[in-house]
Amino acid sequence: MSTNQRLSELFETIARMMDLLGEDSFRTAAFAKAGRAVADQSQDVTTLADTPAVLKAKLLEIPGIGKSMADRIVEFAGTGTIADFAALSEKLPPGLLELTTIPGVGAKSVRVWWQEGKITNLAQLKAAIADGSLATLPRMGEKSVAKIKENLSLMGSADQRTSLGRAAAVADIVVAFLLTLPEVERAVPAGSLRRGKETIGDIDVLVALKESKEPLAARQRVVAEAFRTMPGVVQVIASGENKSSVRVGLDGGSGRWKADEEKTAANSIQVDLRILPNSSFGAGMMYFTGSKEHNVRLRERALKLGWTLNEWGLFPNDAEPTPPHTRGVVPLASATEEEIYAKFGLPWIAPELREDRGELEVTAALRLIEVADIKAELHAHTTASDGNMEIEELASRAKERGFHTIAVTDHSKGQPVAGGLTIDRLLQHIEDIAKAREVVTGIRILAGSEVDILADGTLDYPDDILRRLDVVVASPHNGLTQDPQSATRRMVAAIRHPLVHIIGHPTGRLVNRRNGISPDMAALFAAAKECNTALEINAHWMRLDLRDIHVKAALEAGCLIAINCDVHAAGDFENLRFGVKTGRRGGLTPERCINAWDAATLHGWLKRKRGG
DNA sequence: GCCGTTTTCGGCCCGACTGTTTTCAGTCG
Repeated sequence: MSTNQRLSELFETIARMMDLLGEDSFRTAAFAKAGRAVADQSQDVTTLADTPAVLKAKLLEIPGIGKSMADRIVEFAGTGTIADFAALSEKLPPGLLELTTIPGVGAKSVRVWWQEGKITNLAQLKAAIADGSLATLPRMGEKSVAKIKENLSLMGSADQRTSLGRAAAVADIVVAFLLTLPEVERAVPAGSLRRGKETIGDIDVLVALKESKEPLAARQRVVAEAFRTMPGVVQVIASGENKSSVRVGLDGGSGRWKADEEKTAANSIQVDLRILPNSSFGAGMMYFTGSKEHNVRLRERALKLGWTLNEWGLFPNDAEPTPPHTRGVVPLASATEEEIYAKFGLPWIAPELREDRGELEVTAALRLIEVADIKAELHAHTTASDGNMEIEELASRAKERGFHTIAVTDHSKGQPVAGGLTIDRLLQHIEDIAKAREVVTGIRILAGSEVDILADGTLDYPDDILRRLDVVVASPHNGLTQDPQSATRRMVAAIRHPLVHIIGHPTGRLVNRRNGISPDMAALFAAAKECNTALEINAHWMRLDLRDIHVKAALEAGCLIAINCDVHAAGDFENLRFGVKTGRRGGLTPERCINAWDAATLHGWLKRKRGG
């Protein structure tokens, strides 16, 4: 786990502990916010400067970090912990914190159990459920206890975030089901899925109803009922008129990493459905897309302008206590996201950017990369190593997608388990690729390799072999637990290698499973900029490596980005959407993505990169 | 505790749903 992740979790834990002690909620929120701010940084925040004073000054530049939080980070940099944590631990019985991880149970409930019921851990809670004493505590009753009992089994799985690809597969099924209902006009995924986050807490789906003479409430009920009883639902969490929540079962189905994935992932995921009239669709999409922080920022801005923003629309703020839409107030804007942002003087903001990372400060929208911009796949495997397509099929599939270029990049010899090619086999493979060019025309088939970057930064083939290839993708596969300093030296050496075009999955991390290496990313970006080496966003949803915050920092450093599907099977091309979303989250435009270049530009770059 | 296009003090988003209550608190997103 990276330093930033550890520090971020520490801040969030402190916030939860303060909540349990009933401390001021705004103060508590500041700790949680500091945790998110740290997690959003692409650089290790403890090593931004050599001296504490300079470090503190650098930290103060991060939004959400003030003097007090900066001091705590400096403390963490020196001692590896924050004194507040130990002090709070003294005040709280061990086991209490765990109780807040029960779904539907928050700090206030746990505090009451502790203060009024002397319940301080899971065993005592279970005993209090069994002997009926829990139901006698304030604001507890039969239904609450039954719900807690049911949700105890979800502990650990309910807060486990699901990878983007698995959640997207479920969302696709739910959306397809909803679209079969005659009442439904539109059904779209929102939430973190629409924003393209690498992991998804729950799936949010928004439905707009068709125009009809039937009463709105009646049609909402029909759709909600169908949703709550659709195939795959294992638990109904909430069932209101406007909003329903269920949990649906998750299948395995995660391709190359299936066996390992199933050990850790939740076996069900929450799906929230929000049903709205068409006239509120834009406001509903904004509310349900989030992020929460983006929404809060926008709602604060609305207040300053004399308005109030909710999921029904943007309204004049008349300071009445009841929501404006319930009183028939006419919204200033509500039907589309564009018109609501326009009221704020903002361009439409891409969902991927709505993370409160400064996106509301822009004046003109960037033209972000789109799936349709991608015209080349530069990282693909065949049956020669661990892919399942022959060269010809791979090339045909790429051509079908309208690509002008496909690079065949099988593994190098250091990956014997993945069928890595010995030098003799590689030379034969280059000839096979040449033959395939005569069979499949209308697309440029490049001979390449995904060559291992060895732990010391050297490559798995000698230069005279690499020179025979049209394209070289260099990737780390082994030694992924090495220390940051060694990892930095290793990756910078590969980036500086004159025959390397692209660095594949630069950290080797796997979402929810493996952290990979933690090199000094700024050093990598500086070297990549200097040497004109492209850095890959590996589009497989288990990788998404570079990750979003790295893409942003790489672009700021002036780097080129590649988005590759790392194709092993025909279906892997479909992962492109995840890689593109990750690029968009980092602010990637087509000009900076080598896969979006036309053929002449790309092939010219491949040659010039080597001084040819 | 953070922050400033009215503020260096005094704010800090908004609504749906549930369950325990008869008007609201807790949780969630």
